[in-house]
Amino acid sequence: MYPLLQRHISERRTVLTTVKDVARQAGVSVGTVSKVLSKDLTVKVALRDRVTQAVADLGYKPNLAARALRTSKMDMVGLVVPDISNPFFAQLAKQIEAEAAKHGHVVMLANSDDDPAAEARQVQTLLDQSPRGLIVVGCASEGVSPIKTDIPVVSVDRRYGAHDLIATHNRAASALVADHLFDLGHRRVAYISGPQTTEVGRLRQAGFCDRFNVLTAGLQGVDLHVVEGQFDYASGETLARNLLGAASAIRPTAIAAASDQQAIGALCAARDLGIQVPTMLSIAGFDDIDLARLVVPRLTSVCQRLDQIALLAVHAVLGLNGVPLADQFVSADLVVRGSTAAPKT
Amino acid sequence: MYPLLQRHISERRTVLTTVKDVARQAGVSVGTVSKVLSKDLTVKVALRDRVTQAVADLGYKPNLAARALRTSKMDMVGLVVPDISNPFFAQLAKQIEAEAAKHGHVVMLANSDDDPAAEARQVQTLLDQSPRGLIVVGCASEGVSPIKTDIPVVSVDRRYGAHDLIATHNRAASALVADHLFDLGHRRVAYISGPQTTEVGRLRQAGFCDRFNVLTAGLQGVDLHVVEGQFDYASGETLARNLLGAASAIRPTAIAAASDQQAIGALCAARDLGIQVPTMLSIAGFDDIDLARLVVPRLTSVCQRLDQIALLAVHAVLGLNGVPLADQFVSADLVVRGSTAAPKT
DNA sequence: CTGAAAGCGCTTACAG
DNA sequence: CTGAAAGCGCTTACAG
Repeated sequence: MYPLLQRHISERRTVLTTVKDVARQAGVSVGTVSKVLSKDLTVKVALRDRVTQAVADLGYKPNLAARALRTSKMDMVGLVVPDISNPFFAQLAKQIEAEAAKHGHVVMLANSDDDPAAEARQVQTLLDQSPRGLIVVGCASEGVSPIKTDIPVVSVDRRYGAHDLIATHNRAASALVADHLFDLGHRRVAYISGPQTTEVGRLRQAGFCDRFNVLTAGLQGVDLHVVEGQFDYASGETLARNLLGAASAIRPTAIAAASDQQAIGALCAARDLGIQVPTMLSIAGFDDIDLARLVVPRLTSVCQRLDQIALLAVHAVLGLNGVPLADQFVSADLVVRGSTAAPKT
Repeated sequence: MYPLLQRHISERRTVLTTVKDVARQAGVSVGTVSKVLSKDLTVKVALRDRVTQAVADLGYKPNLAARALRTSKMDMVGLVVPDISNPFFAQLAKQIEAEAAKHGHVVMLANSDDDPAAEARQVQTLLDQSPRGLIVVGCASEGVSPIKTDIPVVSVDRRYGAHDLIATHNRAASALVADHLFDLGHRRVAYISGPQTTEVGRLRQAGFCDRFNVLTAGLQGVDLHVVEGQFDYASGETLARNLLGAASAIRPTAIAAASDQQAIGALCAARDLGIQVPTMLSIAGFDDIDLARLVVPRLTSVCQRLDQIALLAVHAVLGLNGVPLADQFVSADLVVRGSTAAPKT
């Protein structure tokens, strides 16, 4: 009666195997096939085997869209980052993809370009696909965009809206640097901070300064000088140049920076000024980017456990292993390399 | 009769607006709503407006899974790369995501870890989601895995299986470097190649050498020395160290490398050996990675048009603007910076 | 333990 | 130009 429609269907048939085909082949009902596929143990072994066999014989692949239509969920996780070409976010994305894959989930990726409006758009676009969960690294400019959805949303590294955050324990991690420099004997120290408009910037500075102040309380000849910058290379270079311009009697014996980019900028400034690192000046960064291992001398830095963060984020949104949807902070490791040493007395 | 089912449905209703709701609100049939949504112009303006209004009033969002079930296609593009944490692939991914978004498509990302088996798995996983198209950057180890599907597949940068390739015209791009060094006056030149097991490695080497040979045909005092390496930093440093060990009378006045990593390795080797760049030695790289702008002196390199490549790849798989599913090669730009200069006579 | 059947929300060829 | 209805492939509560 509908010749065209018929033809249309039979064409698709040649390429698509459905649960109906499997049912016929196995001599059972489609419901049973579906149950076997969803590992329902009420199906008797004999039938289960026949179905499994039929699935293998026909090379059956479930139609994920149909399944999603019924369950209103796709086996996908959305990820929005400010900029995937930032190596840090790329590393994170890689770990998240790997972790999601372990649980049979695909990841959809979107960039917000650090623009709250674009971020809101991207979040919505990914939500529209009915993913199982959404992971977002918030914009630097903290645009409050209260997303309402029943899909679990978690932020990573930088908080997104009012959602729970999984990130490195920046305070504690930054304190490790203070410990290290203090232990080496540094007392005249400068800290190049990140923008105080960002949570990360504030936490890293507080972590370093609070610890340094505690350690040096009551000691002589102590100086902690803080200068605020951006997280980038240029900022580090400029600020370090200022810090190091002074006579060597007053200038710091060590510089801690809130990012590796800044630290590398400082490294270049020091070299330009003829100040040997680490003999005359120690420099420490934060993030342990690839470049940290390539510069000369290699940079002492703080290495975040991105695998841990990715694992927690994926588990949290998928509701796995009882990982709760809540703020969680992961400790980081100090990696000591050639750019820090005891000050020359 | 099915109280539980009823309740289930009404619960979902509160959160989900369907085309039925829109139809009721607008006083039309669901078919009409669907037609308006798909911009079918046969619907009269009056009705169309009513529907549009209802959609806005109700904040209606189509259920993408249902749509996909009917059309057997999701508005998604799959992307598999060897390693998203490689900045080059990250840049590419970013451009692809941006281009796909322009056409209302979301991108699913997967890593193959440069492992053909994992690659095959990831490709299959993404294909299972019924994307509109699939873009893959092949593994270095060229595993032949003939994927059969009616979903358009294209490879980018590195060929995947027998699929069409969209990439930089590596031969021509590499020839630009030969032109540049020749024009500066270099005649004793070394080329650090990439692995000759890779297509990219072969093409870049051929592009450079063929052009250099043509330019210097019949000239005196010409020497082109080729050494094969990996694309990485360590390889560049080691090979350059060998090349530069010779007395200055015989050693090359310029080194061209198949990658920026190699070139930067060479830069470090030269510095260690006390050979000034560019005064005593010119060095050129390939890829124009971020780092190329940060090293001292800044690196002359070849900048690929990733935006162009991304555009062609997305258009090709989506069948847009008549961009064909076929091999396509994009030209690149030479970026001259401080690491190259005329040789000291 | 298994099957029959309803229904997820949408699109589309057809009748009017 | 518009509506009624079939059907996409799957899951699931219920009957047997």
